[in-house]
Amino acid sequence: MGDDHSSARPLRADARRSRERVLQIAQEALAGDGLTISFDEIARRAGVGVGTVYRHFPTEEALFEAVLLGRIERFLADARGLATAEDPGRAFFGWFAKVVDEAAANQALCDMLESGSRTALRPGSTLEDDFAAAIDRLLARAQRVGAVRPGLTGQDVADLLRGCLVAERRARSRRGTVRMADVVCDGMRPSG
Amino acid sequence: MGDDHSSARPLRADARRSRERVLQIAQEALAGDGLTISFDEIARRAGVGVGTVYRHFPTEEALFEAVLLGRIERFLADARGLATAEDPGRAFFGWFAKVVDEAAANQALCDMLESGSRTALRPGSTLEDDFAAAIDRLLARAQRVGAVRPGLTGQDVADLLRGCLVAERRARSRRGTVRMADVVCDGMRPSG
DNA sequence: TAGAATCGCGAGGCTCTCTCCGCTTGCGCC
DNA sequence: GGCGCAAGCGGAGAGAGCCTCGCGATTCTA
Repeated sequence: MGDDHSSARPLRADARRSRERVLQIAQEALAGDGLTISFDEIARRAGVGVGTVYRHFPTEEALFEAVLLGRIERFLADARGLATAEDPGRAFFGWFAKVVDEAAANQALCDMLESGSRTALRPGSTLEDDFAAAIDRLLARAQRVGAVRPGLTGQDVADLLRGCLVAERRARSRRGTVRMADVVCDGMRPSG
Repeated sequence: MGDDHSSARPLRADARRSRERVLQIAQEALAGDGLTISFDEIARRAGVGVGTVYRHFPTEEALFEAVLLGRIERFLADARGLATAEDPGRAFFGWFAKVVDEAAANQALCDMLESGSRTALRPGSTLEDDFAAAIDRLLARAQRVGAVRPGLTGQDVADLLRGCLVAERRARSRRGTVRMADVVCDGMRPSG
């Protein structure tokens, strides 16, 4: 949704330069300040006009999604790497906890993963679907060996992950000691 | 935090009227539209000037907290009512699930309970402390009979509740069938 | 190198938050 | 009842943010 570098002709040289510059500034800014940065400010820091930012990223959401993509993709790659792991249960729960852990440390990533009107990861978005699909593979294997309760879908896990992140973030901000991922992971195990 | 009806002299009659009118409008508006309503719009609907709204509720947060208070208090009352229930484990988990369930059905309540910069329920706020304290009693009894894993605090549970709500809301928006509260509640049980 | 397509830019419209201060209203006292 | 004043009201307007529009500049293509 963000833009159209796929099938259309490649961007003109100056356009590519602008786009990358904006994206880099946005990444830095978002990692530091979370989702509070304004388009005007991004444009100013990137040394371009606001119009240029909007040309490449028509909405806040498009920009945030573009920034988010890079980070999420690492999580997806991890998931793919674990698709043939020896212990499917361990792989699944380890991945879940690791994602929560890394995401909780990144302000912008949290803001974006958490629900709310500003997030790019709405239910139904492509990114969201990819995310759920990546989870599905890990999940299916873990369920097959009885490590995860049946009935849970990739979407369910994605939602739980997000919820867990919210909890984890709050816990950290008050220096809580319980790892929320441990609690939620236990909840995903077969009951009894 | 919201205002000062406690120790100072009572509000003048017209001020009290204005305050209540604004609060009522805000309640209605928030329940319908979530947190998107503007102060200008609230003022217009309430038939007062924007200045008046700001006089009573200096910030968005103060207004939202005032609205939230009423809803939260019912949850707290429920918790108090269950403080002497026969089965502490059942009381604790039942309360948790019920709160998630009711909150998930109320747009504004969700918006406010979920994390994010606009929420009144920041860690450290009075409301947040009351909430955690109410949970503490239910929790302690449930832990004493071994229904809930030790080590978990009221704050932890409050955070988990919020996370669970995020997950539940997303699950509902895509018509998921798993009750997130069930998963999270299982996670709070003693492991093994 | 010239024409066409694309891009850059920032003024400005719109909305939203919040402030400021002159005007109005209710309250207590004579 | 009438008076004085503290308390409250209101809305213009500052400031910030989001986004659009269209002309001039730049790059690509032939």
